[in-house]
Amino acid sequence: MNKENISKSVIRRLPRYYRFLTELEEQDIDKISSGKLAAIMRSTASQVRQDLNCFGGFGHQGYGYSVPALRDEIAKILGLNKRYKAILVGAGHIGTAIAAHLRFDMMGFQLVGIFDNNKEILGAHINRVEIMDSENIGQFCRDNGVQAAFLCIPRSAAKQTVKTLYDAGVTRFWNFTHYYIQGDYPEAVVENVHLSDMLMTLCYRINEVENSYDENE
Amino acid sequence: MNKENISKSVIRRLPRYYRFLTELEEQDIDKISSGKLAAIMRSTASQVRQDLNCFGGFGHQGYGYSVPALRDEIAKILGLNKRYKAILVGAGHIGTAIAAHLRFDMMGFQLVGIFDNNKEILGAHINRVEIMDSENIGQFCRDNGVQAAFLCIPRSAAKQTVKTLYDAGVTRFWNFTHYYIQGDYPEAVVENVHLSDMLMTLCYRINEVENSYDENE
DNA sequence: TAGATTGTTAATCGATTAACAATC
DNA sequence: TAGATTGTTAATCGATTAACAATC
Repeated sequence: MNKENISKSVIRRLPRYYRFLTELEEQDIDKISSGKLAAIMRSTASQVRQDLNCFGGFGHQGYGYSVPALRDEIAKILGLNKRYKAILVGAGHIGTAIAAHLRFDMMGFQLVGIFDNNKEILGAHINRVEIMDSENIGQFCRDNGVQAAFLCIPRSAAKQTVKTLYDAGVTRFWNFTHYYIQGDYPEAVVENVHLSDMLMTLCYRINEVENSYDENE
Repeated sequence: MNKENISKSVIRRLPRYYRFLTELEEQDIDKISSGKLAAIMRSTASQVRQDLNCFGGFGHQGYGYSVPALRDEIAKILGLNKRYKAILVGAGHIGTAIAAHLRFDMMGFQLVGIFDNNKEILGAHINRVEIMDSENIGQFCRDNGVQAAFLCIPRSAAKQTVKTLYDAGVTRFWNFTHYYIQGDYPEAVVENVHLSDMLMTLCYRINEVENSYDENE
């Protein structure tokens, strides 16, 4: 179904399409033109049509796109109908936040376990998912066919944890640490989230506008 | 100091340069060539030189770049030496995680307050910063000259909160909600973090490799 | 049918990579 | 000095935008 060589830029826009199409559907809007969708996406009609045509001709000439049909198509393209088994490692603040807030089942995953090495919280649950002892993480992943891990641990623990997981067949990672997984495991599928990088980018942009005020005065 | 028209791509790489240069400095490495830095950055020597030359000639021909000097320059370019006054709104899981983990003072910010409307946690502290009543948020920002806000609240509360903040002079946002701030405030400086979009992107990529296995079998 | 809007090709724009003279 | 490596210009590559024939 998915064509090859879809550019990274297109892929990064897909969740946004999905998000806005979901909102449109909730508003009972059942058709939309590339132009109107572009306005919502803060994009251009051309780009919308180019993006969607990477995956197939979902539109109807002279009419536009069916909102529910297009939303379904994008869900399929993203793989949101899948249930990849995932665990979350590290039930600190970030891990707890992630486990508590995200609707994994709406995003292609099933969270089957949470792991931490703080004995005091073992056995507790977050959204019905049990917090288990990190000691048993490899065995658990093998026994349950876990495919993905969300890493919410300190960087210092990352290398060893990923080794254990990779050996147990877990090869897809959502990585909140600064450990460079692909360096050691080129075959791994990794999505990095570097919050501190993003905050520094904000700082740059604030700085930039502050400086431009100075220049104009 | 900062030149104009630096591309978004370059800016997004700056925190990475800063991060790796910090590590190099910790290892007491005091000079590096564009080629070696590129290897660490998983980039190319050309790109490293192009990127750095957006801001000035920091290198020495025949020698390379001084690690501490370059790190300092990038810190200045990013504005990490600034102390923009910021508040965090929403002391739920994500807000608490952000407040507890990030070294704001290393990233150009000073966290001067945390706000929540859960009366039970008012007066508590996270990293010495007090949790205060959201009721008083506008007054606090005006009194303290707050410039930036980190929004860790539900989307439903975002529009009203941003209005209150903007009226109180807070115009820079780190936005964890899906509320589109720039739609209502085009002048605002906004850095969005859409965790669910990132997770969907991971799902797409997992899907992609799974499908490619199928094709090859 | 006429108007609207797609799918798709061509043109433009921007970012990355390559090349090389300048110079430490 | 010779070797190394930058700064910078030119070439390539990829992504976005524009244009328009196809068609509902």
